[in-house]
Amino acid sequence: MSASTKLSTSVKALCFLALDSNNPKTSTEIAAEIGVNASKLRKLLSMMSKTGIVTSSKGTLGGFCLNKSPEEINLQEIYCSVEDQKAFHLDVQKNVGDHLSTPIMINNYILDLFAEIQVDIEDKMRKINLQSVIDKLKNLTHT
Amino acid sequence: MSASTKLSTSVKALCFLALDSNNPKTSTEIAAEIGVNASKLRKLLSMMSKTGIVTSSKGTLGGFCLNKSPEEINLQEIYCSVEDQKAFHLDVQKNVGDHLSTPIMINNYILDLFAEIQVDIEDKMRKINLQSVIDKLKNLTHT
DNA sequence: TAATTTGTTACAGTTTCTGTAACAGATAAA
DNA sequence: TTTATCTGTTACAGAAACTGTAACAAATTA
Repeated sequence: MSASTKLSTSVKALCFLALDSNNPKTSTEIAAEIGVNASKLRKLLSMMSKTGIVTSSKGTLGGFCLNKSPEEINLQEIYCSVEDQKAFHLDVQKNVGDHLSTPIMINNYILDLFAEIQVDIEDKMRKINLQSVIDKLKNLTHT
Repeated sequence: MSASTKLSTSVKALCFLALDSNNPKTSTEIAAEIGVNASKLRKLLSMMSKTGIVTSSKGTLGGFCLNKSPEEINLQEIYCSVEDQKAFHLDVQKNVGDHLSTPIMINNYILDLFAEIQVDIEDKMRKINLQSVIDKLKNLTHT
């Protein structure tokens, strides 16, 4: 599952949870609503429960609930919860050899550049919270 | 080969070409210098010849040359030459069904967001030209 | 003609991804 | 206590993608 699909699926699930924050929703319910496999969805949700975005409870009447208000959940924390890799992959092939050799310095240069870009991306995502996504969707529906 | 490795490898090759812009360098020479497979490198260089970053000539005394001054080559055009996929992959899984259903609207929202991020990344890379990379490397070597 | 070099294709081996099933552990209702 | 339910995690086979290398046609020059 690609990073963007994970984020998209997670946002869908959280939007669904935001509709009714009192009663836990099971992975089966949510999965049916957004059209994904329940087992996969549980994996995403369990990651988000570890980072405090949702709570989970087992057994009868168990399921998942939002653990914060939608205003307090931003896309960056969703993204980082479900994606261990960085948004802009820093997997430049390492060269072996002299630390001051040109190829290695270029590697480091590119690594630094990508790290900077990574910071920019995360800043951008941090500014968007779940409530603003929900609001935007409401506007689209009513027009 | 990952996107970042492609960029890194391409920059290494171009830096090597910038050292002596008069005489064509063969893929074998460049590959030996930067430590990659010649066939793979030819693929990257042929992509960059299609977008006008380098020129290529076949036969004896053939090889690759820069087609512009290092000031005129920026990282964005290198990146886009060698990477057909976008930096921030836009592969959100499409749902089938109603265009105004919530899951599809969220997909579109995420797609828009990632497209915006893509623009930011490209802007950032566009501001960095090959000469500034070379200059930075010189400074590192002399300190 | 012979040698060289790019540009592209092919291919086998490996790794990663995908979707699903399965099940232990936890929990609550009966 | 027993039963049903639900999460969290593992397993696994099939598919897909990636990797490194070799090979070769086409172009070019000596």
